[in-house]
Amino acid sequence: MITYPALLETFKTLLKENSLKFTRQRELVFKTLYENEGHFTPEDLSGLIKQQHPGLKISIPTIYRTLALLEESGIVNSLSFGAKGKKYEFGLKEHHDHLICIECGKLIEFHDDMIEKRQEEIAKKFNFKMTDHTMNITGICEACQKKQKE
Amino acid sequence: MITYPALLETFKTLLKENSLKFTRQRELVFKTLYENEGHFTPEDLSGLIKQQHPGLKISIPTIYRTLALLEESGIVNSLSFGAKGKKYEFGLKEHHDHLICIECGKLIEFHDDMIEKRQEEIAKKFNFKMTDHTMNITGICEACQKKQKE
DNA sequence: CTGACTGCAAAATCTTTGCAAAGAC
DNA sequence: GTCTTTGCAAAGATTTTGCAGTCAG
Repeated sequence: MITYPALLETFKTLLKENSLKFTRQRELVFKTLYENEGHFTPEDLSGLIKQQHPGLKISIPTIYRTLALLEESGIVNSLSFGAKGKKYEFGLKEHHDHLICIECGKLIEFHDDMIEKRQEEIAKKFNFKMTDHTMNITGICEACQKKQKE
Repeated sequence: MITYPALLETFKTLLKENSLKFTRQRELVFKTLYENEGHFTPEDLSGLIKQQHPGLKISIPTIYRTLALLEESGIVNSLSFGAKGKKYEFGLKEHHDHLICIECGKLIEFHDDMIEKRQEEIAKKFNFKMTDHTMNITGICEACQKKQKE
């Protein structure tokens, strides 16, 4: 995994290239997504930031705006399924797909080279310039299956 | 493909099993999804129904309620991506995945047996009871790539 | 300095709910 | 008849926007 300072430089460069400014708020969102493993709604992120950086504050609109920016730049991925709203995760790590439990909302990540390859082939077949791909398997996780039996 | 009357019976049986009633509105949503190839938001469906059945009417809340019911029963699938809201499609046909153009929103369906099989293996590996799986490849379609070059 | 960014409050969406009237069985 | 469903309007929830003040470069 790339180090945080290196990633931050990437982010700064990206901003500079687009005449955008590197602000405390943008760094906060970036950093929080980097430091916290998982998938978060804008609301979640707001809570996390308040909790982990009690001194600093950041408004909900700014979180939305920053996430949109980060998503466009390919730094974060968004994921939407049954539940309301979208969830975001830090995206500059190895590509992976998701198993989503429809009972408890748990997300499990996995990676499968065969599927990755096949996706590329399919995009090529349709003359599609692939920018991203997501595979979500929804179902009931082991824990929730046990609960149902009780 | 199964005939419409047969599918309708399936739907009626499902309703009966849950002490739910077969209403004109429920049939309208069901029929409209069956007859129209594609992916629709609740709003889209409302428009389609108005257009294709000018005499009958159905309110937006009822469409939402019916879609939730149909989705739970596995009769329709929902799909959410970048754009706002969810889109629904008739689900009782061969499983397929999607290529989604992020420029124009076009959806292309495809089916790939190798990927299907692999998904089952992965679910099994994680002791996941799979209820559904979706694969979305996002990117830029052939037409939009040409537009960009102009 | 200058132009971009933020926070606030307000608006725009999208989705759900309460309830009286209508409809299915 | 009884119990569910519908439509309406209203409430909720989520996301976006306008704008004045603030901040980065």
